[in-house]
Order: sequence, then C-alpha cells, then structure tokens
Amino acid sequence: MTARTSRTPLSRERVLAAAVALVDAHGVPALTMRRLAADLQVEAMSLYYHLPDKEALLDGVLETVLDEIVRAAGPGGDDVWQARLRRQFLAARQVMLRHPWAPALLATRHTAPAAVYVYYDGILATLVGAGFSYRLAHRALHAFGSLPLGFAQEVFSPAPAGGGPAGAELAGAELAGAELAAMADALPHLAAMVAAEVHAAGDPTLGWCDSQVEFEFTLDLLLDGLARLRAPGSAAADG
Amino acid sequence: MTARTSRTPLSRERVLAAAVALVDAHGVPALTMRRLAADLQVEAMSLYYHLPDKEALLDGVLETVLDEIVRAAGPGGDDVWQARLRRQFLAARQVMLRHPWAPALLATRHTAPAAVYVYYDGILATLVGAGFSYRLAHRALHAFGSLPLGFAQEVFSPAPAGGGPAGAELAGAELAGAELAAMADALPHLAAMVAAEVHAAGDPTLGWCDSQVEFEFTLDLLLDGLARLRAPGSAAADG
DNA sequence: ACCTGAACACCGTTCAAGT
DNA sequence: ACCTGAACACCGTTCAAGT
Repeated sequence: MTARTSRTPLSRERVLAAAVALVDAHGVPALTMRRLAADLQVEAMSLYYHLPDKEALLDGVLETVLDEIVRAAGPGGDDVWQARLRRQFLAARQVMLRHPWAPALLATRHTAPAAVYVYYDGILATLVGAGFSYRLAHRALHAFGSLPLGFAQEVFSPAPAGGGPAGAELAGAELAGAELAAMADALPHLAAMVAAEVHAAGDPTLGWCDSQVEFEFTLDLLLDGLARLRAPGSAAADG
Repeated sequence: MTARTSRTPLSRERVLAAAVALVDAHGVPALTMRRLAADLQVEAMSLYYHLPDKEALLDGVLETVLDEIVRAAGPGGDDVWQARLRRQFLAARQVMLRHPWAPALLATRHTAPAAVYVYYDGILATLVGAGFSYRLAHRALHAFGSLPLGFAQEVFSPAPAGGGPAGAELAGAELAGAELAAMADALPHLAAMVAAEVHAAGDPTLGWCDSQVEFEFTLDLLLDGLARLRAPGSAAADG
C-alpha cells in the first residue's frame, strides 16, 4: 500500500466503466480519449490497445448502460402481460434516470448492443404468449418506441427559454410572471394550459410535467389500446 | 458574369442554408466551421461575425429544418380533430424524411426553436376546441412524443448487425439465411416474427418494417385511445 | 502482451489587423 | 460593417519504440 494505488491492468471493462463514470459526472462532451486516460492514470494511446477507436468507445459506453437497463427490467414474472410489461418498463426507467444522457447518445449510434435484442425477444414472448399475432406484436414493439428502455421522447416541454435539454421537464417555479404574460400573447393555449394546471394544484401529482405520471399515462394508453386490438368486440374499432 | 460568381455577402440565413445542405449531403460530422466556410467560399473566421459559436450554428440548423417542418404541417383546417392532427403529423413526416439526421441532432439540443411552440399551441387549440380538458390535452402532447414533428423514436429494429442508424428500418432482403438461423437460437421469437411477416407477403404493405404503416398505426392507436378518454362511456377504462 | 512518446492532421476559437 | 491571417489549445489517431 504505497502512495501509487490501483495499478490493476487495463481492460475493456475497466475502460468502459471509467467512461460511464466520466460521462455521468461531466457529460458526453467531456469524454475524450486523453481525459479518460488521465482518469485511469494511463496514457491516451493505451486505450487503443483495448478499443479500436472512439466510435467503439461510445458503442461500449452505451452497451454498458443498456446492459444495466435490460438487467434491471428482468426476465418478466408470471403476472398478466400488461402488468409484466409495465413493471419491466418502469424498472428500466429507474436506471435510465441515473444516465439521463443515454437517450441522446443512443440516437447517434448505428447499432444496438446484443442485450437489447434478447430483451425485445422477451417482450415479444410476453405478447405472443398473451395471444398476440406476430403482426400485431411487431406493431406493438414499434408503438412502444423507447418506453421499454425507460424513456419517452420528450420533444415538447412548455419552457421556450428554460435550461436543461429539450426533453427536460419544467419545474413549475421556472415560469416567472413576466414570462407567462409574454407567452399569453403568442401562445394563448399553452399559457392557458399552464394556468389551468397550476390552478389544480390540490391533486396528488408531484408538480407540473411530472414525468413519472406522463410516462405511465402514455404507457397505459398504449397497453389499453393494444389490449383492445388483440380482443375486439368491446367497442368500435377500425383500421 | 465573370468566372467568380455568387459574391453575395454572407448572412445568418445564407450560412444556415449552406449548413443544412452540407449536412443533408454529408452528415452531421462533416459540419465543421472550416468546411462550411469553404462551401461558402469564405474564410472560417467570417462565420463568427454571423454566429457566436458552433452551438449556435447547430441550433440554427435545427431551427431551419423545424421551421420547414412546422410550415409543412400548416395551421390545421376545419376537419375533425383526429383527421386534422393526422394530416399535420403526416405532412411533417414528409419533410423529416428529407432530413433523417434531424431527430438525433434534436436529441442533443437544449432548447427548441420558437416555431415549435407556436406549432404546439395550435395542436393544443385543436384538442381544446374538440372538448379536451387542458389536463388531458397536456398529457396527449406528451403521449404524442415526437410524432407531431414527423418521426417516431425507432429504438428497435430487428437487425442486430444491419447498416444505418439504430432507428433505421430493415430491408427484408438484408436478413440472409445464415443470419436468420443464428438468430433462431438466441432470439426465437424475433426469428419467428420475421418468418411470419415474410410469409404474409401477399398483403399491401411495402415490405418488412414499412415505417409509414408503423407511423400511422402508432398515431391511430394514440388518437383512438385519446378519443376514448375524452368521451368515456363506450368501454371499460380505469387508471 | 501491454503500454508509451513523439508526431500528424485535424478541430473550435481569440485577437489584432485589414478594407 | 464585414472579412481575414496567424496563432493557441485542444482533438483523434498512426507508428515506431519501449518493457
């Protein structure tokens, strides 16, 4: 136990774990070969012995977090299909919340790690086991979008000049009075919506744009719709 | 009309238009200050007179395409709300198909251009005009996700080693026999799904993972579900 | 087998200077 | 007002070399 600790040799796993930690702490732009090497107390060129190039590093980083997400979602228990998928998707979300940069990084990648396909095979098994045709199950997978991985593509948030990424939720306090007044002119319905939601503050949501609530709303909307398509006869449905 | 044409002075608009053209032709990584300047027959530093830095350039590029998309979606006609939203979202999709890099770029941005908020205000007007409460309309916006902008978060596609981005559709021909056999072991249900869908080739879809069909399926699933929530009484619904 | 040092061809950006 | 040239501090990466 001298002053220079941790002389464990490098490995792909150790490099990727350090990379994930770096990105968690300082964001994707901070992930450079030189800085990552410094974190590992090694020269930048050493990384190239374990990874071919930076693209492989980014792929590996995503592989690491997606493996974690898929592991958290688990294999699915023996409850009914809606409850099982719901539980898996919400478990995935808990992990994704710790890596909020992952959706944006995923959007830039060209391939998905193998674990994702195993995970989707399990979802498919759940649907088919519940009586879905492969055709409808396939469409269900597309309809779910990114929900199985624990995030929703949040392209809209009612804060034209707010901080955080485009997908971030809006803290109610961020909308100052002056800002809201300016909004009322150009965006009357958005302003009215904000006003209406703030008024109804007596209910049990955590606040404006509570994303857990939104996530579950969308998820249940899709699950209910799919249930109806699988077993028609309860209500009118075309297309 | 001498040999050196196009000596029109630079402007923010001209810079952004050239940037969009560059990205359309060669992808986001090709968009560097030096290369963009070369395309405009100007020195790299000249760009800084019209844009503060590269982040502003990327914001501007996205602003340009989103303005185009919002313009294509239009203000909404006088048909019923489902048909109106459907028409708007599908029109947006036609533009987005010409800028397939835009979703990934949008995921990296921190703010959305103002035109997007005007567009969403119009969608909100449609919903509220159709009898939605602001609460339900708000949730509908979140449930739509990226559909109003013309794309679906396609995180799943049954091609573990295919080309194109993670969100790309799979051309049926890409799955060779050997690849499919290997898939059958590890991913039995995905393999069965591929087999089942290929078998049913007599129907009018354009092919495996026809994304126009998938897009409309998801859209209609959401529209039908929202219609039911707005006017309950036709079928059982909880949550 | 695993890691390093120096070097190369790029980046975005600052700053003083040109017209 | 608009554009430029040289320079700076970074990148990812190659290549020959160390142990």
